Amino acid sequence: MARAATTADAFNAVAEPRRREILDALAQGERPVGELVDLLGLAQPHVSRHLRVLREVGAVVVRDEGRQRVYRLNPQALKPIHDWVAGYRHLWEERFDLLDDVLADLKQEEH
Amino acid sequence: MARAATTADAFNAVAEPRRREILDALAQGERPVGELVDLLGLAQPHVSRHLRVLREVGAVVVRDEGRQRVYRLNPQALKPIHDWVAGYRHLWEERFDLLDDVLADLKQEEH
DNA sequence: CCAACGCATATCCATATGGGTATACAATGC
DNA sequence: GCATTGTATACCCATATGGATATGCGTTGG
Repeated sequence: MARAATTADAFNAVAEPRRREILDALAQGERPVGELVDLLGLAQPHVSRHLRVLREVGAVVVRDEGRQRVYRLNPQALKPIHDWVAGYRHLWEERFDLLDDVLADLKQEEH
Repeated sequence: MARAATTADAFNAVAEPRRREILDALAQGERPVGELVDLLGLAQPHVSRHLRVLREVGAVVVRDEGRQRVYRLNPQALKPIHDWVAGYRHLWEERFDLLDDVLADLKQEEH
């Protein structure tokens, strides 16, 4: 079996830096494909492909506007990622907690 | 150019579900390879490869203990992911903020 | 010193990625 | 109706993935 498809889930879709850039751009507001092409400096077919992946994992939604296709962010699709990493947050912040403890102890000893 | 290497960064490394399982297991405490093999029900070489990827992105560190190799989680490596998704959090929670606003307005009108 | 154990690495395979380029298609303007 | 604009899709290619299996190698035990 090869690597999981990029469309398998948000984790895989978002592993590609360009797709994160697209999402970052859409976080500011919806945009037609052409604008994203200019913003990212990528070939139009390439941007369309990335958008397809993002659509398939539900990270964006499209709307037809004349001959343009306006893409909008659907942030909820990123929640699973947030929920997963958030579980680790206290672990990398632990060292600060420890530092706090040490400082508290030192303060205690002063008295 | 093919897809970015899984070892390119934490985003790519963590896109693989099995590797997330490994991290989840290590979040409970350090473990030798054999234990992870049992926990995940994967072939040993496969687990070793996943651990290699996780090592290369700095998500885990190894320690030699006799003929065992004990792996430990290095949560800081996940921080970039957290930092990125955290920026979107307010967007999927916006609807609750809006609800809050509505409720506040209703309360106002009561008076 | 040799056997067994614990892991890492090498190899083979099927798959699909992302890039590039060409092309198809729908909507608008003349 | 036809040309143009805005996007999507179809191909071709190089690459490296994850699974499976075999094997290398250091450590411990008898």
